[in-house]
Amino acid sequence: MARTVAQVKRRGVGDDAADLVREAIFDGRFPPGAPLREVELAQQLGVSRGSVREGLAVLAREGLIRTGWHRPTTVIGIEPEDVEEVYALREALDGLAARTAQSRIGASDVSHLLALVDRMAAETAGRGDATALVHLDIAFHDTLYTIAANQRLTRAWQAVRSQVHLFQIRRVRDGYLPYRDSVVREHRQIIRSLQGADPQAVERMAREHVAAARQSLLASLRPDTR
Amino acid sequence: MARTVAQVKRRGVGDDAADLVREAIFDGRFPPGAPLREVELAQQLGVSRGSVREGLAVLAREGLIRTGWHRPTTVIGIEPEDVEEVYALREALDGLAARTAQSRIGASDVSHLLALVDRMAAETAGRGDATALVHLDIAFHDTLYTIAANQRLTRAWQAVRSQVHLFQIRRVRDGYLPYRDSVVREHRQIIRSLQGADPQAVERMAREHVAAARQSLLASLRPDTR
DNA sequence: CCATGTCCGAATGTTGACATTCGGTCGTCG
DNA sequence: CGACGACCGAATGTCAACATTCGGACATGG
Repeated sequence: MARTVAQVKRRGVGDDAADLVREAIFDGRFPPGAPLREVELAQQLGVSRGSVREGLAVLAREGLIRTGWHRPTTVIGIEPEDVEEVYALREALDGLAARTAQSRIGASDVSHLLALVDRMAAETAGRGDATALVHLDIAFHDTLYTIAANQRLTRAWQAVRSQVHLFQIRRVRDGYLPYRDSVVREHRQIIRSLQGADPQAVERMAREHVAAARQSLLASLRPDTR
Repeated sequence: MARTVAQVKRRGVGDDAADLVREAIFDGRFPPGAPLREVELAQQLGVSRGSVREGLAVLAREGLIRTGWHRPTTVIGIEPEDVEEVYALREALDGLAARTAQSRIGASDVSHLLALVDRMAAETAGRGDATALVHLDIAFHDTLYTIAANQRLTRAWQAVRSQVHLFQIRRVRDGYLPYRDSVVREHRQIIRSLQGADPQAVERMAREHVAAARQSLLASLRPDTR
């Protein structure tokens, strides 16, 4: 399972712009529904409108923004239906990823996953930054998809990944205590199933993990009747 | 289940370019691995390079072409691993779509699906154009996703839809007799399950349909050792 | 007072020119 | 003779200007 040394990935200016805008959306500087005007972003980021367009196309692929014909692109909202859609799809995706990963997983992969969970445990114990915990959570599932090694599946995951990230941040913002307690335990269970030989067991475990996250997120969204 | 009257969809020049190039790929005018040069396409289609870029971005989203940094975009190939990847993902996607559609399906939806299958039967009986049969097959599954009404799920399907289309055309080209026999029967079975009330049954039926297609496609690809 | 039609500002869609990078070829040196 | 390195053509990445379209404000007529 030898990997290439470093493999610097050559990127365009558009990708940099996408990273900056994505970060701004996660930070709440572009709240849901906010318009992302091309000329405005172009002069703020110091690049041309063409590159901004390219970057917005990336974010559109990730489902973070919505765009239309001669209409300003806007940040997506977080309605209960959106959560239902994303997590229903994620359940199917994560289930397949876990099942596929089980048949390809190696010892180094296991230690990598365990290291991530250990860092999660450290974060929850030390009352560290909540967003760090979310990053680790996402990184765990990224690794799962990498192990599964299905390019199409990985792309499908990337198409909802940023939305999941956004949802989790929102969930963490207003009361994330239950998340904190269960996240380490559930991920450890997934690793254990991954090391077993029962495909149905891993898939069920992965799906239940997603289902639990959905439930928790919907619950934290419900009292929000402002 | 009232729909809007017509809803003309405003599109850009880039989308038109994407349609033209996609058609050309399906027709075999751009064989697997062929380079799609932007300047060349631009003057052939009579539009600017920017619009061609936009169109190629659409096809890249559909997974029909591969692109890289300062590297010509090329048509994807049809290797056995590609088939495995696409159909493994499609199994998960179609399973979810069928299960979701079951809980939302209406009488008009059923008649629409039945009409499509009837047209399939007419094509198979009359020894009509094989590509027409593929179009109907794709249209059937499009309808399923429309009924499921999960936008994220639909987008995930669209990300593999064109690849499935390409595979099916290839399969149809070199001997498609088994496909012809089973396609009508399997789709009718799916409709019947859709009208039932057992979610696991529909999902299993949809998954088996995809698995059968994968098997058949791989078989028709194997003797191809040229 | 409400409905309708027209006009206008602002944003996106489109275009062609310029800058950057890639792959290969040619030449040179060990 | 083989390997290394610089050059060069061609293709993509980036940019700023022009054309088109949208939504609303305003005026007008019923």
